[in-house]
Amino acid sequence: MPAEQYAIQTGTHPEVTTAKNIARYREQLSKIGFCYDWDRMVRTCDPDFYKWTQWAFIQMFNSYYDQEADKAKPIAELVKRFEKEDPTWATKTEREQQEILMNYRLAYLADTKVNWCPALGTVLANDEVSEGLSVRGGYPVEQRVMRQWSLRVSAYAQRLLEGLDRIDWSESIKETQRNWIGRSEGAEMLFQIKGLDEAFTIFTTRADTVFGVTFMVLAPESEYVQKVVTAEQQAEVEKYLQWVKTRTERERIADRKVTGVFAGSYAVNPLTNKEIPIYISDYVLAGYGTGAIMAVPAHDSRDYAFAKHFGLPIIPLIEGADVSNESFDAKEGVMMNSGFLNGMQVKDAIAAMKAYIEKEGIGRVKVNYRLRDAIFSRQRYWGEPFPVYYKNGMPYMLPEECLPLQLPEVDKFLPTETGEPPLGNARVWAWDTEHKQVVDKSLIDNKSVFPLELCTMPGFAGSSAYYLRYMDNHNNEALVSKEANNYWQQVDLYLGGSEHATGHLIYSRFWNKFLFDLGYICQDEPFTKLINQGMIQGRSNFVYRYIGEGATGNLFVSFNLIENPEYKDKVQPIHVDVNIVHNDLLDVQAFRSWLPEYKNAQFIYSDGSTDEDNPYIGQATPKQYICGWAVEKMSKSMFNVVNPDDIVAKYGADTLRLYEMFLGPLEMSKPWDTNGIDGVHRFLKKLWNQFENLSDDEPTPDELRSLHKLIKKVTWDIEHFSFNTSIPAFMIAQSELSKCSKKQILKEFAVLLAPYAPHIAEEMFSLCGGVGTVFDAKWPECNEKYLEESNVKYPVQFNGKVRFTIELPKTASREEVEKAVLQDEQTPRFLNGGSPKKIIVVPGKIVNIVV
RNA sequence: GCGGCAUUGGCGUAAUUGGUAGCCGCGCCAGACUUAGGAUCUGGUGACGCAAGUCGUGUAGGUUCGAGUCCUAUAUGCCGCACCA
Repeated sequence: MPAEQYAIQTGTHPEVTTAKNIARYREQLSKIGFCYDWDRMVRTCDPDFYKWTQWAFIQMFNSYYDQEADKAKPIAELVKRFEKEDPTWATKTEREQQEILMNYRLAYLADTKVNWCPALGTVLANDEVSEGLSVRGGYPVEQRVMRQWSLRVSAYAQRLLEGLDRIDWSESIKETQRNWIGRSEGAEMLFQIKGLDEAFTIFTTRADTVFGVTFMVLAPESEYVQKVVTAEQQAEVEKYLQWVKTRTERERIADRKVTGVFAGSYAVNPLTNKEIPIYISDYVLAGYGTGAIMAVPAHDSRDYAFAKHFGLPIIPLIEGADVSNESFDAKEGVMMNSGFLNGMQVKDAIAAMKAYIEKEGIGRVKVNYRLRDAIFSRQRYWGEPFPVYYKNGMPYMLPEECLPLQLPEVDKFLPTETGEPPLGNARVWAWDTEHKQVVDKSLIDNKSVFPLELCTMPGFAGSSAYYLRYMDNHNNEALVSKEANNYWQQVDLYLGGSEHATGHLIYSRFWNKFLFDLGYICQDEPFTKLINQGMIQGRSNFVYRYIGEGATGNLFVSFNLIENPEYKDKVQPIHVDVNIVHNDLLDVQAFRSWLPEYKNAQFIYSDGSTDEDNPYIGQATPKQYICGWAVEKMSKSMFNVVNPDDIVAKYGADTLRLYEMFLGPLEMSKPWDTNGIDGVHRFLKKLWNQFENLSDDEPTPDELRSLHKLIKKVTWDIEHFSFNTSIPAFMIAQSELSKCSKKQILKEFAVLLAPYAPHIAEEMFSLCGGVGTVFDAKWPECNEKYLEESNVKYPVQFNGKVRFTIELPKTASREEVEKAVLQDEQTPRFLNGGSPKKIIVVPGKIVNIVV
């Protein structure tokens, strides 16, 4: 998208921009010393790669979800079934047959209400829209109906949900996906419309509350709206519907005021046979359930607010529930006012009512999912073309052997003047079915040459299965060979941001399960283990501009003084470039030359003095201006951006790597504060100095102990992704071994350090006589023999408080330890005249005496 | 509103199975070397207290010989979802 935006602005082909960005990223990754097997590189915009994206799309088009088998199957099997079971099938025209099949295909065309963004000339997915504005660009988005490709992700809802229990992902991201899938068990019920031979279906999770239904509500977009509007109400309803249309998504969400309108008609409560009014309100969403609800104001807070506003009756259904001021939403208590449900617990009442509904044929038990199908068309240029041509308005797939269908050249990357997507600008963009090739559009005759699809695929098309391609990226015969797939199986560890929770990580799982169903791959989940790395946040600094009486806009107050009465509420915090602040002290000269507006900046320093008090600022005893700080997103506008390239240039990649790990646990977000970096840099320098005069002497037991302690720690840390705790271990070992220059020790040290600080470790390894690269060296093994201590230092507690420690042989038995502690000269002091009530000895750990 | 995660010195953090809270680093303080220091080295640094000692892991309870760790409630912050029936 940025590449396409750039193309629109400058005419530079997105391919050029993308190639440049890839090169830049690769350079940066290399600079930091990341190891990748570049032979396995894939690029989703490369025709050799997107051939398989198109191939997968064709498979989805040619598949349906078999509910009984609970998996995807070839659509040919469904056709066979229709031929066998439906006598009218053969009498239908091809077009009719195709239209029916479209309701089953996993990739299908449908009229969808979409988020249309006029400024971008494109449709956005739900997760690409935020508060009525496009996530990228921030343009207004409106609702519009459009015929688009969709992927039937919803068919996999239950399996996507169940699969979560079998994968080792963070609880937070699994929970996010569970919520996104949104399974709810409930019932669908029919409500007759009075005076019409029509009924509409509602979905409810609270079947037990039917006796308390006092009105119905339809979503403004519901197809039933026109049917239930009476002549008298027509004008008012129209007015309301028009008003709803003008509301942006943002307003609909943010505004919690009750709005709605009476439709004029009544429905009949199937249990009480009472007539209840039908309303239209935008608090009911068209996209969820059936777009219609039965309102139970006593036990649903939104229904309650609506009933209060329109003066509708509220019937409490649970004994003891006070609904005079708010609804009682909890699913607990004993039923009342509910006919045959009276006296039952809510849970039992729900079950009883569901059974009743099915028995009486007024509805059915239903599981509802919030998860919606993914819209798969984009009105953009820079994406994978669909391998699709249109015959009589019906889509047909290109033969698989003709893939990839390459993206055509266009003059401009904008939508056409007639509102077609950018591919409408391509001249050579028609499919010749006889010669099986792309030909000039002027040749379209709708007999053997047909128009090609003008939309392209979205970003997640290429990113959904790329990991499978890593397994076998040079294979021209298959996405991945059986052999390669059986060898690699699935991704062992996926390290990624949590922002992908409801997008990429759902689509990938869907895509993978689909390929699994068709037998192309051997695992139904793509990513065994997933870790969300924390975000590196920015640490901003502030100066405080005086805005009180007599302010010139040029005076800045030190942070430590801003709470003083003369400055309190009279200063305005202003972001200042973190690069001219050191340990929260402002470089005032640099500040004055930073931006022209600060050229004549004056300061009230930390001791309350001003520039005039000391004309020799910056010389003998510099006064200090203290800055405030805050943790915020790293962003240019907050002047807290730190470029890794600059850090590498100044300290080297190894220091950058060590410091980044040192900041804290992998999964945790943390602020980047360059000020602490000297610590790890010093460590590397000190360690490096030990390699000056290397010796071949035999190591002492102490040296071996330090080394093997380190081996044990670092090995454990790596296996547990606890890289931050390794750095202190290295520092401690370095400090213990600071006098050691023995190759035997330092060589192993270098091997341990290699994953953390690869460049310097490689040098160190070589200096110690290591052969080849350190990365091929055998990982050191911890020998417990060197760690054994003959004595244990027991902390001795009295009533849980540590009073002293006592050193005893490791072999001492429980009784011996107890005896030794009681005989210790310090013990009587803490017994305080009393006698030990109980003595707990944990061998090798601790002693606790209860007095 | 629902769900997840977090809360430990001035700061980033550590404490791996319920067993000496604060490792390591930054910052700060003192000293050494130095013409000088945003260099290097050494020592100190949770709070209160002269000390013995007392207190101390957001808050309030609980379990336990013993709780940063387990349980209950609660506050605050961050993230995700949301007029979701």
